Amino acid sequence: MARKLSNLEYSLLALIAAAPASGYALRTVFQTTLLDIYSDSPGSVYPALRRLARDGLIVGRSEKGSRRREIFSLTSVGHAAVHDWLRSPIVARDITGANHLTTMLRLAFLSDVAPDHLTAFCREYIDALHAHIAVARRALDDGSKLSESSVLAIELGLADLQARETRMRQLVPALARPRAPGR
Amino acid sequence: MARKLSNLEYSLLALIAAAPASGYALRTVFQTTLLDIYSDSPGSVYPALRRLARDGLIVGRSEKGSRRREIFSLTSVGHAAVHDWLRSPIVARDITGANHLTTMLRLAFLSDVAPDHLTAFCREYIDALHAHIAVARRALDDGSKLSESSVLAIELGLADLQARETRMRQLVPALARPRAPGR
DNA sequence: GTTTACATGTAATCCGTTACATGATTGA
DNA sequence: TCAATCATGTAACGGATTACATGTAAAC
Repeated sequence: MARKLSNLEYSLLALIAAAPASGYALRTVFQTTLLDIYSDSPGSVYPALRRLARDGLIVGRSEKGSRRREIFSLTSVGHAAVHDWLRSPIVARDITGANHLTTMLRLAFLSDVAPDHLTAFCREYIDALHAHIAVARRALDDGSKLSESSVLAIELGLADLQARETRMRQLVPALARPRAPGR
Repeated sequence: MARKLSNLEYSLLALIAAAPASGYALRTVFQTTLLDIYSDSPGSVYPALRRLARDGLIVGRSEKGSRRREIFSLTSVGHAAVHDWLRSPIVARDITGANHLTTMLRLAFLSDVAPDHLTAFCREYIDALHAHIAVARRALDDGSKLSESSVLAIELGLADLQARETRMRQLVPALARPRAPGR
């Protein structure tokens, strides 16, 4: 039974699934791309890689090249873990906060690993969006006690959620349908 | 010199600034409101409150009522910390990921504690949005190697950022100006 | 030949989560 | 009286950050 992996570990697995890489190369991804949520420091990446190797999800092969370097690739167990992760159902909490970026990472790698699941993913995502939109609307509706700026904060969140749904429907033909009239 | 506080601690400070409260009451806020990012478990809230009390930011008074209960309120040092936090400049990383919700919390409490700073906050926020929008656009532009779903992920992020700017300009009259034509 | 980039590692610390634990009070 | 809610606490664990540490290869 596999232990639950951290977001960082799943991110590493997904990146390695796309292409085997060294710890250093993975760190530079966290430095230079939109995945800059995680620290690029060695203290986060290398221990995470060691854990994944310890649990048999990846294997490192020391490269006999100009430089000492260890290239990690997925084992079959690791492949299964990535696959399960990418196809796991989207729940409400995957939409906001720290989990949102992880969900976007899942989406980013979906067409590489499980392209057939894209439509299902998007449907679940939109359902989760609707759940959050309902919560935010409710917060606004009985919000006589809300300050001006907290209304603004909730409105920004709503605009964000609605924009994501609209754009997703635009870009995924299978989902296109007229939107309900805005608030 | 004050140590750097965690997002949870700042959240607690801001909530206490709005109204003195017990640990239990603060936990229910994390259970029942949009602030459900944090665990409602006692193991997170009570130690955080103890740290804040230890550092002189809050004081707890044991209430002699029907139930044993400790009500926390801000000290002058705590007030200053909240004030500084709410007015601290918004940097790029405050826009995305785990920090975004903290930034929205700052916004939510802004009109209670430092209403004069609202316009400046929104201006800085929009600047940070623009920085991120530029990064996302760049990622799309030299994105010949991007998969279909990763393009979708970046597009969703873009839609999100743009929607927040639009809504903020709508709701904050001082910021209203015509938007640049969309992509 | 000296700086910059590549490449990995570890130790200390902090903090959030989970789980366990206790007890009082209110309501049925 | 028995369950649910109120109210706080602690102990164990894992993991992310920071800082420190080391060494090689390429570039200038």
